[in-house]
Amino acid sequence: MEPGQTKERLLQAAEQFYAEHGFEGTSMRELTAAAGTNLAAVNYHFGSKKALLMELCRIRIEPINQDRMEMLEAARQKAGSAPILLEDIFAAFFFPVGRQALQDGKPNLTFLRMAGRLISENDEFYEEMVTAFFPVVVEAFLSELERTAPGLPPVEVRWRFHFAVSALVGALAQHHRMGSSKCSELELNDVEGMLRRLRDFVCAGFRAPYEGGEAGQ
Amino acid sequence: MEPGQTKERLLQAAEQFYAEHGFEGTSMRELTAAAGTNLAAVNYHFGSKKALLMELCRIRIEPINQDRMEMLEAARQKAGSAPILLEDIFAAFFFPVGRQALQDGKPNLTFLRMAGRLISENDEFYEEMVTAFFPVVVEAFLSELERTAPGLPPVEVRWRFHFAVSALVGALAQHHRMGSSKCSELELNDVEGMLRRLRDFVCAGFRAPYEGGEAGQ
DNA sequence: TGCTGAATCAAACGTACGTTTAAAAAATAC
DNA sequence: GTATTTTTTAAACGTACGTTTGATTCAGCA
Repeated sequence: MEPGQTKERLLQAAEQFYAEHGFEGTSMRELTAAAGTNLAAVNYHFGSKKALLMELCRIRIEPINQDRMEMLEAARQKAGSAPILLEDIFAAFFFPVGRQALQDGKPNLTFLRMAGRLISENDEFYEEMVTAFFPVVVEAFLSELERTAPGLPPVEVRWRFHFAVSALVGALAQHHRMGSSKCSELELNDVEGMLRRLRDFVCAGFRAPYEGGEAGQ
Repeated sequence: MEPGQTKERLLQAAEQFYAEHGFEGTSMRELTAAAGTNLAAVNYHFGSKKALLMELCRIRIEPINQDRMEMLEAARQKAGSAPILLEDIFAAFFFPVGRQALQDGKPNLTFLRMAGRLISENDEFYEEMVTAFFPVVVEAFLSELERTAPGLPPVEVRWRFHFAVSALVGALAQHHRMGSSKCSELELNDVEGMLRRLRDFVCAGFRAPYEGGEAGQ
């Protein structure tokens, strides 16, 4: 195989295995075999198993978050001094995921599944991941949601954003299985369509009437 | 230690380890040590590692699904010949999870996390789990949602139910981490409150206006 | 052509894995 | 109180793990 492509092939195989088996379930022996390289390649190029998966996440997540911030900024410009439209906020949060999943025009379902995995990873891995990549973006979206929200207390905004993120992550983790029976098989590759539906769902959920927190039943 | 309690202690330890490390990441050596029994106990009482985790899921999920079906039936009775109120459908789907998590009056957050893990487990495990425990319940709720839905095409109903389930599973997987910064620490143990908020969120999302599927932007 | 640094390789490091075995111990039945 | 079954135990089964090592290969350049 051509030299210089080893790192890329390792990252590609890592995405596959990580999506299917998670961090602890991924074997470096299987991974390097699938990548067509030697077992020692991972430690040579990345330092360790954990560093490889971390680098994979960095490469994937950072462009998404950059894209998110740009879309949010564009929506801010569009809105002027008024609050941003809720639809634009969640479009800025969801759609970059679909854009990142695109590879040669076709969606990379493995990447979606990997993204959905992060949430249930063991605490050590998760904590490092989240503090490394997400604090700035999350705070930016939360403060914009608070400006947009129709009189919701901040803690309620956080709850609803939490549900929105949960729905996204759950949908990503599940998407690769949607073809089997649940929905039309044709739509499996229409990640954009899924994310648009999800945005509409989440926006409506976010606008749910607020009962003041002490409602019964 | 008292005899006869070994199985129970194994199941309890299994829940802990499975929630934290997943199926492939759980070590039978650590698990049996935590349960205060011998390494061979798992294979003696359950047959294999996989069978132990399967049995754990069965014990936890079956009562939830029974509870779900009973609540759905009660809502059906209440509604008479009219469609069931959307809030009652999702209450029947969400609340039994919180009830199952209750142990001696306090919520068992580990169980929630375990439940949230199932969705991103490897395909072999997931497939077996889902086909074993969920087909009947899912179809029952879907058909009831179709009766209740305001003119939504069935495929759209499935999409929105999928998002609702995703939000639930994501929220369960994340809940144990909510105390740190995102929301009020006091609410961490208020699983019921979380599920009620989630139900309201999901019901509103389910009622999102339907654009006919071909809408732009 | 010979040198240099990066990249790859097979092999071995020590450790941990899930499972099996056969003997010891405890509980139950007669 | 002995016989029988159920449960627990320590030890070993073979396999796989992530990482390290030192030799080998290969490109680029003098």
